[in-house]
Amino acid sequence: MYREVPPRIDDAAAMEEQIIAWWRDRDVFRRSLAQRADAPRWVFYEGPPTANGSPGTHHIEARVFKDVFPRHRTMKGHLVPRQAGWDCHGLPVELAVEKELGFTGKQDIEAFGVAEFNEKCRESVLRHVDQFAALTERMGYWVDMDSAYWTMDPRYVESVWWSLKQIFDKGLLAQDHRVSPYCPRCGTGLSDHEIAQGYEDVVDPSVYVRFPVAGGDLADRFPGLALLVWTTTPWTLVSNVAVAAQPAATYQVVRTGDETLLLAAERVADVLGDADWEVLAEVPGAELEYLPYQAPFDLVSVADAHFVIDGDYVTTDDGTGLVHIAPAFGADDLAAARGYGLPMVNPVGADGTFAADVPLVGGLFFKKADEPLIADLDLRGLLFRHEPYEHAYPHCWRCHTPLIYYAQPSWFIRTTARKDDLLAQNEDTHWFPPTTQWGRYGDWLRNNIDWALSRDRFWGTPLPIWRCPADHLTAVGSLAELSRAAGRDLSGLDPHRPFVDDVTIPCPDCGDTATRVPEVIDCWYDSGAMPFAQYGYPHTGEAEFTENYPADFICEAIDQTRGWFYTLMAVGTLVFDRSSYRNVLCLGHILDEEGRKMSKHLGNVLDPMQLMAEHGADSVRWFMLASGSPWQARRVGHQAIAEVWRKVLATYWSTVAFQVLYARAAQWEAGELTASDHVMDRWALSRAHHTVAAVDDLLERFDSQGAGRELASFIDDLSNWYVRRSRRRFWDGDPAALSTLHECLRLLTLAMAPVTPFITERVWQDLFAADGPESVHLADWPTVADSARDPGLEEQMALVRRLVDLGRTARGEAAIGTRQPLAEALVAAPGWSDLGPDLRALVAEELNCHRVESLAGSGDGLVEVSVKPNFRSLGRRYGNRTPEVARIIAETDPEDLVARLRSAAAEAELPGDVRIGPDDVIVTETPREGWAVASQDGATVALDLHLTPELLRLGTARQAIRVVQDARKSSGFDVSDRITLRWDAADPEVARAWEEHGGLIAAEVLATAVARGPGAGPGFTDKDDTFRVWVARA
RNA sequence: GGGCCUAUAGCUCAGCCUGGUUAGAGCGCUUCCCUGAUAAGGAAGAGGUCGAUGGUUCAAGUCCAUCUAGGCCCA
Repeated sequence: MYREVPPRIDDAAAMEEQIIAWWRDRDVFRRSLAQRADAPRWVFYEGPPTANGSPGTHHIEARVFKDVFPRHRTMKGHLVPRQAGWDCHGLPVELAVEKELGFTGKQDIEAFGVAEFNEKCRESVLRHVDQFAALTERMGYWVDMDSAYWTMDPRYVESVWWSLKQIFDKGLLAQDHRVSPYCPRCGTGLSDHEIAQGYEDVVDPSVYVRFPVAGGDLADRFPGLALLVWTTTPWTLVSNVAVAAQPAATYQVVRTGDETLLLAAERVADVLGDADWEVLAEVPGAELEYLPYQAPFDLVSVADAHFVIDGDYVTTDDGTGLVHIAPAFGADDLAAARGYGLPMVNPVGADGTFAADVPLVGGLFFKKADEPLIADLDLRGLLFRHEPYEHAYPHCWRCHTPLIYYAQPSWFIRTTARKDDLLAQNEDTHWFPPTTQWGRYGDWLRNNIDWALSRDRFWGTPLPIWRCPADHLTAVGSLAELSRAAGRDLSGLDPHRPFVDDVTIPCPDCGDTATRVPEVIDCWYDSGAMPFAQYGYPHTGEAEFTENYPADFICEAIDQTRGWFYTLMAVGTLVFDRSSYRNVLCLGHILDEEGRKMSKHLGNVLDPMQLMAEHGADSVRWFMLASGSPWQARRVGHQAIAEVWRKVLATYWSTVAFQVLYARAAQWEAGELTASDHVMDRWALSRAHHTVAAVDDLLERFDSQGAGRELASFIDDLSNWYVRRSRRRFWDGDPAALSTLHECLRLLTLAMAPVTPFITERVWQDLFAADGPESVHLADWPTVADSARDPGLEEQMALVRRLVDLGRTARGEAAIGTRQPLAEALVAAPGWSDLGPDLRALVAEELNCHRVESLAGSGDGLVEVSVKPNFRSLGRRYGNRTPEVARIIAETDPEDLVARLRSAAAEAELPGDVRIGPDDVIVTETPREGWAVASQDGATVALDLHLTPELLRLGTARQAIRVVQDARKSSGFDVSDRITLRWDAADPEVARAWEEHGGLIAAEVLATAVARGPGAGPGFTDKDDTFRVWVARA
C-alpha cells in the first residue's frame, strides 16, 4: 500500500532538503552513472564557471539546462559522464584579490611578492568554489564535484602546456605586436574590463589636415589635389603610414577657394559648411586604393608607405571618410596596415614620451606633442582646420593618466591560419538556436583574428616557452620535459609563477641559458583545453579522453560565443584537427523584472539560494526551462516562479495526494495495470503515453519549453478532467480507476523527473519505489506503448470538452446554474455522430441534462442553418477565385446546401462551375426558439430551458447535497465519516423535494439517517435560505 | 559603426518555420458557475491599429524589404 502523504506540500524547500540528504545517503547520482557503465556514451562538458565571486541567478539558469538533458539521456540508457570544473586563473580573480588587499596596481603586487599574491588568488578561488558547490547541490544539478577539474591543478597546467607545445611545433604560436590600451605611468596594459571603468570627458584638438596627393591619374587631372584627413590624435600623425578609405563609399574632388580637396561625398556639406564649393569629380572609394600622397611629417623615416588603402571599417558618419593610419596606435590600423605589408612606426617609448632623437617632439609626453605638431602643420600650410573636440577618452582608473593605444609585443596563436578549418568545423556543429551558427558565431569566425594569448600578469598558466639571449625558443610540454631540460627533478614543482620563472634551461640550440618568457596565458585557453586537460591528457587519462571526445552536448549563455564556445572549438581544431563538441545550446540572458540586466550596481540581483529557499528549486528549474524560450532573454521575478508551483507542481501533487487518499481507503495494492474499457481510462492512458512520447522528442531537440508545455497540459488534463470526472469511481475504490491513475502518474513522474527532480523523487518514494527502482533517477525512461495510444479518442474527448464549455456558456447566458438539471440538450458538431454512447453520456452528465440529442435529428424547421466558407480548403483549390467562390456560397440557400452536402453525394455544385465538399464550409446549426444556445467553430449546443416542477425539485435536491457537503467540510468531518442528517424547510415545494429525493441525498452525503426537524445549533442554510440542515457524526 | 536577437492584452509569454478571414494562454480586474483532492477548475466581460511603413498574395500577426525602439555581443 502507498505511504500516507500530506494533502499539500507547504514547504517545498524543506521537502527538497530531505531529498538532497536522501540522495547523498544512498549515493544515487553515482549509482545512476554506475548502472550505465557499459552503456553508449552521451558526453557532456561542463564549462567551468570562474570562481571569482558568489554565484548569481544566471548561474542557475545555465546549470538547469546542463542538468535536464543529461538526466533525460541517462534515463534513455546512455552513460552521461558529468565532471564539474572550476576556472581558477585570470584577471577577474586577480582583481578580486587586489581589491581585498587594497592594491592599486602591478607595483603593489610585485612589492607584496608574486608567490604570496598567487597564494591569495588560490585561496580566493577555493573560497568561492565552495559557494558554487553549495548552489549546485541545492538546485539538484548532478555533476561530479569530487573529481572536478581545476584549471590551476599542476596536472591540468601540464596538459595545457602540452597542447601549447603542439601548437608551437606547428608554427602557430608566435610573438607579434598587439595594440591595446596601455597606461604609460603604470607601465601596464589594461583589460577591457578596466577601461570601462575609466572613461573621462576631455577636450582634444580636432584637426583636418591636407595630405597632398603625390601622383597618379587624379594628381594629373587636379593639380594641387590633397586628401583631407581628420584626426583627434595629432600626435599619431608622426607615425602615419597610410590613409584608409571606405571602398563602398563615393568620394568627391571638391574645389573650394583656391584649393582642391578629396573627401567622402557624404561629408562634403558638413565639413565645408558655409564655404562656397564646387564638385569637380566623383570617385568610388575602391578606386582610390594605392593613391600615393605626401606624408604630413618627415620626422621619422618610413619606407614603402604613404598611399591610400581599403578600410572596410571606415565610416562616413563623421570626419572626412579618409582615416589616417598609424599601426602602432590603433588595432584597426595595425590590422589594416598588415594586409598591405606596411611597416609599424613607433617613436613613442614605454613611458609615453617620444624618443629623444625625434625632431620637434623628442622627449615630449605623447599628449603634449599635439601642440607643436599642429603649429608646424599650420606653418607648412597643411592645416585645414583646427577646433576643440570634447569626447570620452579612456583613462587609467588607478592614476587617471590618459591611456595610449599602443602596440606591444604579445604572443599570438595564428588562428587565422586555420580559419577555413574552423569554418568547416562550425559547419558540422549543431547550434540551438540554429541562427547562431552562421549569425553571431559564424560572423565572429569569418572575421577571425589571431588569438592574443599572452597576459602580462601573475595568476595564470605560465606560457611554457623558454628563450635564450640569442632568441632561440624552446616550448616545454610537461614538468617531466622541463626536468630533463633543466637536468634536475622538477616533477613536484608548482607550475605557476614565480616558481617556473626561476627554472632556467640550457638552450638546445646554442647551449646558452634560456629563461622562461614572463607572460601567463589567457585563462580562456585554459577552459578551451578542458576536454583533455581535465584528464591530464596525454600524461594521464588517455582512455578517459579518448572515450569522452568530443562532447555530444555543451550549453552556456550567449556571451560565450566569443568565449568558451570559441576557445573550445579553436583549441580542439588546433590540437586535434576537430572541434570539441557536436551540439551546443546557446541560452539567452536572465533579466530582472524590468527587463534590465542583473548587476550589483543596479541592486536588482536575485540571490539564487534565497530564490530556492523561498520557492523551491523545482519551481525555479521549471521556470528556467519552460517559461519562455531558452535562447531568448527572459525576465525573472518572484511572481512568475511562485506561479509555477501553484499552477503546475501543486496541481501535480494534489492529484498524487488524491490517488493516495482513495487507494489507501480502498486498501488498494498497486500491481499490473488493470485492463479497462472505460472511456476515461483509455483516454487518460492515451494522453499519458502521448505526453511521454512528446516530451521525449522535445527533450531530444533541446526544446525544454515545449516539454514543459506538454507536461503542464497533461497535469491539467489529469487533474481537472480525468480525476474530476472519475471521482465517484475513486470513492468506490474502483480498481480500474486506481490502476489507471497509478499508471498515469507513474508515466508522468518519469517524464517529469529530469525537469523537477525533487518532487518527482518524493512522489516516486511514496507511490512507486516499492515496485521499481529505489529512486526515480535510477529508473529507465518509460517505453511508449502504441497500443495504448488512441489519437482518435483524444480528438473525440477534445470535442466533448468543447461541447461542455459551450453548454456552460449557454447556461451562463440563461443564468441557470449547472446544478439545476435540464430535460434536454441538442448538439450539432462535426464528429458528434461518431461519439460513442459513453462519451455522449459524459456530455449529458457534465451539462446536467437528462437527454442529449443531435440537433440534426430534431426535426425540420426547428433548426436554423448557417454556412461559412472554409477559406483554408477553398483557397487551396480555387486560388484567386476564392473570394468569388465565398460569395457564391454566401448566396446559396444554406439549408439546401447542407442537405446536399449531407446526402450520399456529399458534394454540391454551385453556379459558376463551383463544386464544393463538406470540408469546404463550416456549418452552424441553431435552434429557432426557446433554447439557450452557444456556438463556436461550427459546433452548437442548445439547452432546453423549460423547467418542470419535477426538474426544479431535483435541482433543490442537488442544492441540498451541496449544502450538506459544505456542512460536513466545515464541521471537519472525514470524507468517509457517516452522518445523521436533519433538515427543515418552510416552502412546501422545497419540503417535497427533500422528501422525494431523501434517499438520493442520504446516499450522496453518507447519511445513515435523515429526518425533518431542527437539530442542535444554528445548522447550515443554502444561499437563499430556502432550507436549513444539521449534521452530526453517526 | 558592425553583427545577432526581440517587438502580439496592463504584465509574462504562445502562435510565425508550413499564410486562410471573430488572434490565444496564464497573472491581475469585474460578474457568474462548479467544488468529498486542489494554493484549484469553468463561463462571460473589460483589455489588441499583432512596433511603423511599403511590398508579395485571392488572403499577411505569419512571407519579403525598409525603418523605429529595446537588448546582447563586438568595435
